[in-house]
Parts: sequence; structure tokens; C-alpha cells
Amino acid sequence: MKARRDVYQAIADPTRRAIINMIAAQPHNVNAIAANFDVTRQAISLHIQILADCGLINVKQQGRDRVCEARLDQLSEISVWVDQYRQHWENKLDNLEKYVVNLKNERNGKQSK
Amino acid sequence: MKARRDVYQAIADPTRRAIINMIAAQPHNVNAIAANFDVTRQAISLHIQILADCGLINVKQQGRDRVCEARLDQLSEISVWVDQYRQHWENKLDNLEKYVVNLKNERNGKQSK
DNA sequence: TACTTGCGCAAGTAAATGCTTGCATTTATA
DNA sequence: TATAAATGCAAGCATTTACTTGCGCAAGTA
Repeated sequence: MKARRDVYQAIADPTRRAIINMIAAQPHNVNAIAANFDVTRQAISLHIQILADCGLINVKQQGRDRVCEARLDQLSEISVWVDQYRQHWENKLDNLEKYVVNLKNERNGKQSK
Repeated sequence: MKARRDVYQAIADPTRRAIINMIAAQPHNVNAIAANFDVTRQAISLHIQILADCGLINVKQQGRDRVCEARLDQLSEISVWVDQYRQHWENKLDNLEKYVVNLKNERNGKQSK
């Protein structure tokens, strides 16, 4: 279970990206997060642990709740790595723009799941 | 379940990131790439196939050689996703700047972004 | 033609991943 | 105090991943 546990690995999973997306907007406790997915609470709990392990989220104990909030500093590592190769796609700004517009629509449309 | 084979997954593996880095500088054939790693040619071949599958590299047959060149357009997807959360780390610009400066020195002056 | 080089395909393996169910523990509430 | 809620921990399981070795074939070269 040790294995690689870096930021690249962490964001490779779509569920974890969805979790990040969720708590980046607003902190939630574990159950609230799990309620938005089809898998069990335990599965989500594991994802949260992985995200916490590499510093992408912060978990605070509040009474019986464990509130998760985004601490996405580590993403800068990804950002920098990707930006090295920006020249490879920057002449395709049109496509990129479409992608951004889609993303925005998606995020305005539905918040959960 | 079909294996997930998206860009996030592709760059999650450090060997694949190293391959990208290698051929982004200059195209190489499969054996030349494999020569730079401790694993077998077959293992590298698989990585190359994965990278090609999600469009990160382009493989051209040239005689008996298969030349791999970087086509990193797909990285824009990562870039856009990460940039949504830029606010989470931008107050740590000092560290980031150091990192970028190092990177730029390493790559000897050509700026991206 | 005979040999070498480049490389894919296939089968096998060990480990990691993602998920489940079951149970224990702590904290809030009726 | 009894019960419900929030959550972790652990064992088990099916898939996927990252490798390996072995083999064959096409394209160059002696």
C-alpha cells in the first residue's frame, strides 16, 4: 500500500479529481462527500486519505466530523511540469478555448456528482 | 471494465513522464528510448503505446525504426484543469518562482507561458 | 543468402488499485 | 442512558499495472 503516492498519481483517478472539485468550492465532511458518489463511504474515505497524504487536502477534526478542505498547493508541481511543454499546444488555442467554455458550462450546470 | 487510458493516467507514471521529456527535446526510436531506462525494451514499448493511445506522442514508421515524437496537445487538458485551482497556491509564488527559474536555466532559455 | 537489428505480440507474474462488507469507536442527541 | 451519526480499521476480492521472458518477423547489412 505504500507504493508511489505523489500528486500525479493522486489526480490520475477521476473520483479523486471530483472530490477535489467538490471541496475546492467548499469544505465538506467525509459523509457529505461520499453522498455524491455511487461507491461506499469507505472507498471515498480511502481516496480522501490518499489526497491528504500528498497534501492536496486538509482534514480537520470537528466533533465527530472530519472536515476536508482543499489545499491545492501541490498542484503547482503539475502546473510547472505541464507548462514546460506549452509550446506544443499553444498554437491550438481555439480548441483550448472550446474546452474551457465547456468546462465552465459544466461547472455552472451541475454541482453534485 | 476497460482500462482507463486518459492523459491523467498517462502522466501518472514517472517513466512515461521521462519518456515525454526525452522525446520532447528530440524524436527517438523505441530502442533509443529504451536504452535510457533500466527496464526492458518491451516495457518501454508498452509505455510508448499508452502514450500514443492518448495522443501524447506520435509514432512514425521509418524503415524498421519506429520514431516517436512528442505531440503534447493533450496536456492542455491537464493545464486547464490545474489552472482552475491556481488561487490555492499562488500565494506561494516565491517557491514556485525558484522552481521555474531552475527549470529555465536547465533548459537554457526559451520561455513558455 | 546469411546474419543482425528493431520491434511487436503473447503469456506469465508480482504488486498495486479500487472496491466491498463487517465491526469497533467516538461524539452528539432524544 | 440508550440510540444514532460520523468515521476509521481490517480482511477479502477482482482488475489493472508494470514488468518479465520467449518468440517471430520484417528491414537493413555483410
